[in-house]
Formats: sequence, C-alpha cells, structure tokens
Amino acid sequence: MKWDELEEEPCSMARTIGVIGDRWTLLILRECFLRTRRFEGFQSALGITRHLLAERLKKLVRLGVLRRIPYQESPKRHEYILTQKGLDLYPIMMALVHWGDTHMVDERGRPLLHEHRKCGKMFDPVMVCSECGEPLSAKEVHVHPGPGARPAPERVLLDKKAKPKPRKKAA
Amino acid sequence: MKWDELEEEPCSMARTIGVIGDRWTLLILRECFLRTRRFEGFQSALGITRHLLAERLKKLVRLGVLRRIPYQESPKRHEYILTQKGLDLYPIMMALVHWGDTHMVDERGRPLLHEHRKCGKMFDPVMVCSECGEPLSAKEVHVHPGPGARPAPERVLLDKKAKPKPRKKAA
DNA sequence: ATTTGACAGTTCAATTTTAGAACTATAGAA
DNA sequence: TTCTATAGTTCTAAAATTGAACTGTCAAAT
Repeated sequence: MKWDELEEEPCSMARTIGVIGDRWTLLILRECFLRTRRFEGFQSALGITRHLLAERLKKLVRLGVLRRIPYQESPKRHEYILTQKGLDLYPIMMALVHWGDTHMVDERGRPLLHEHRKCGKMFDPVMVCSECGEPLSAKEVHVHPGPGARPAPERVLLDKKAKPKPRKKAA
Repeated sequence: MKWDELEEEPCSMARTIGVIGDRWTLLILRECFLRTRRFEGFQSALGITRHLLAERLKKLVRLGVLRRIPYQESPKRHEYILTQKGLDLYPIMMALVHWGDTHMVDERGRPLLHEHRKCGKMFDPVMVCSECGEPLSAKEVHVHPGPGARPAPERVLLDKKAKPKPRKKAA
C-alpha cells in the first residue's frame, strides 16, 4: 500500500490519517497550537531532524493546514501559522491529550491543565452529539454508507480484495 | 529522538502519539471500531503486511488497548477486541473522521454517515467543555502546567535544550 | 574589514522501518 | 491425501528517518 494513496480512499478517517498520521506531524501541530511559529522553534522543541521538519512543514503548507508568511525582509524569513483548516484540528488534539490524561499519566499527574476562558474553569473535553447534545460512545453510534461511499457498505477503506492467492507449495 | 521515549514524555499528547501515532495503528483501530476482530480480517481490509500487522497487534495488546482472546481450540485461534482503554479512543476516531468529512471530501460527499441511536438522528461530533457544555475552540483555551509538568511551563514536550552547537567552519 | 551568530533551510551517508513475497504450522473438509 | 482457512514468522529489497555537516543571507560585534 502506498502511503500517499490514503488521501484518496473513500474513508474520511483514512484521508485524515493521510494528512496527519505519521510520527512527526501531530507533534509539529501540537507545537503550532502552543504558539510555535518558526523553523528553529519547532526544531529545538521537538528534536526532529531539520530535514524531516522542512519536509513536513512543506507538506502541511501544501495541504492547506499551515500558511507560510513572511515576518521579515532582508534575510527573508517566514513563519508558519495555522489556517482555519489547521485550527479545526483542535478537537483531534484535545481528544489525544484527554486520552493520554486518562490512560497514560504517571504518579505525578497531568502535565497540563486546560482552562476554558468562557467559564473560567479547568475542564476536560467531552464529545457530544450535534443533534441532542448527549455524550457519545462507540456503542450508541450506527454507521451508514453516505453519498461518497464506494465499495460494500461495510468495507469502506482500502479494499484489497484478496487476490486469488496462488499458494505455491515447494515442489 | 527515539520513538519509544515518547511514551515517557511529560506531555499527554506525546504519550498518546507514542501509542497510536504511527502509520498503521490508527487504521487498525478503525477496523476494530468497525467490528473487525481477526488477523485475516485486518489484513485483507487494510492491505497491511502480515509482518507489521502482527507487530502492531502485539504492541496494542501489550499496551492494554486490545485484548487477545481465544475463540476456538484445536487450531488455537484468537481474536482481538477493544478493551475499555481502547474503546475510550472513540472520541479521537470521531474527531479524525469529522475533520476528514469537513476538509477532505470530494464531490461525491461523505463516505459514511453516523446515526446516534439515542436520538435517532444523523449527527456530527462536537467537542464541548465538561464544565459549561459550550463548544470548544483553540483560542478560548488557556493552558496551565499541571502537577505532572516537568520543565518550564511552556516547554512541556521534548526539550532538547539546543546544546551550544559548535558550528564548525571548514578551515 | 572580518568574524561570529541567528535563522532557515539543503545535502548525504548510515541506520531503521516497511513492503512484498514466500514459508510454517494446525486441523477440518474434499 | 491433498486442499483450504487461519495466524503467524522469516527473509530480502525498497523506502523513510536519523545524524551531522554544509550553504546562504544579513546584522552586530571585534
């Protein structure tokens, strides 16, 4: 399977993973949400190799998640800021953090707390139904093929349709 | 940076990424949520190599995200099912799908629709504040160091503390 | 005038991961 | 007895990542 085919799969999750599903991209985006904007900032915060960082930033710009804007002339310098498309990744970030807070903390407790400016309290993110407002859990959700579905209703990802494997036995 | 150090970083997101942040794991988990339970099922649905699949499943079991339970004796066979820890990944999955639905759909529209059994409607997932119930956005959230914070308040990930680089110029 | 440092990359060899394919093992069915 | 299904394991080639140095621009310091 080629990794870049993923973005064309008839599955929104596969497509999203095609954008952010590698070892470094999510970490880079985490930095973005923590207000890091510049190459050196990402590099020293993450310890990522400069080579990969340059590549990932380029990809995120190409995909419209980050915008590269000049912040000084002379030695032309740019910084990377989240587009709206990028900002919309926030629920993913919060969901990742929350799972880590719930299942991966050590005896010291949470590394970070989140305060909701509107209500002034420390909070946890909760995922609810847009229609009734109730919290969601996997078992209460039923999946239907949508207009963009392709293969069988259930098999909505990378159908490899197991070719009639020849099963060659040593003569 | 070693990839397996990630799980010990004082950052819940880094730790979560250490578990699910590689190219295949999220896809495998997606299959789990779509009720795939067996080795061959994962393999043919995803097209992942058997080698990697075995490795990833082993890792997910070791980390407590999946449980490996026998479903037949004779040729002993096992299947993989989500633990509660695994089921708790659901908000992450939904957030990924929703972002894809919002930003990566083609002209055909969404591949999948989600129905909330409780209210019977097709829905989108919305992330809200656990305290006031309002939808969350990045700019309304303020981050504070928690009890498990380690380095400077801001720098809560992979501090590489940029060693005083020698900058050797060719003689 | 020259050197040094900050910044944003690029280049390249060495290492690590992943892909692709075949092979092993067990037991029921043909 | 051979074939098939299932769940892996093993091996080599190809691709991605690491680590380290190198390039280029300009400002400030010496």
